[in-house]
Amino acid sequence: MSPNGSVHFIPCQQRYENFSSWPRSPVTQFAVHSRNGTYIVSNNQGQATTGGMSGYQMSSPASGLSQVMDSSPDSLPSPQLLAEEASRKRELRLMKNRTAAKLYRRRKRDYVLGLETRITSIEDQNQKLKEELDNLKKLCSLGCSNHSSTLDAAI
DNA sequence: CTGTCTTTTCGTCATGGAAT
DNA sequence: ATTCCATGACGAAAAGACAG
Repeated sequence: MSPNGSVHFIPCQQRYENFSSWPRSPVTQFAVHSRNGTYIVSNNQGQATTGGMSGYQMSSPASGLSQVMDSSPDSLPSPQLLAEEASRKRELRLMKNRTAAKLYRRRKRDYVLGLETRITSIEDQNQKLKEELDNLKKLCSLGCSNHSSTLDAAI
């Protein structure tokens, strides 16, 4: 969605080729604001516009209506039939979108959870490396002092 | 316990881009 | 051109936290 026309989106399918990198859109930013830090909301979009028909809702002479027409080839479909068809299509669309939204949210949750796990793991690894570095520094300083005393004796 | 405020969850709408 | 899908935005309801 880009009401101002300035937002560049990654194609949907491309986004799922490698879900470990979701979201790929460069303009997408999220804010964590739950107690356990797992809920996110987008903050990169403008307000949703109101009014008008969405493309999703757009009626088409080629799909549902044609089915209704097919059922009575000799006459125009009755208003009741048209209404039933529209209602059926709406229910189907709502159901599909409901499912899509659930799926999308699950993916988003999993993605954030995965990131959090990765952060924990990297922090852990970082801590271990720091400790290892400290030990090596100690070892080195010991070795260096031994080495210098040997040199002193030789001189 | 109850009222109030905050956070989370869910369904729906609007929209852009891809597919047909 | 139309349909389909993914996704951000929004509002309502549910759930949780907390002071009095």
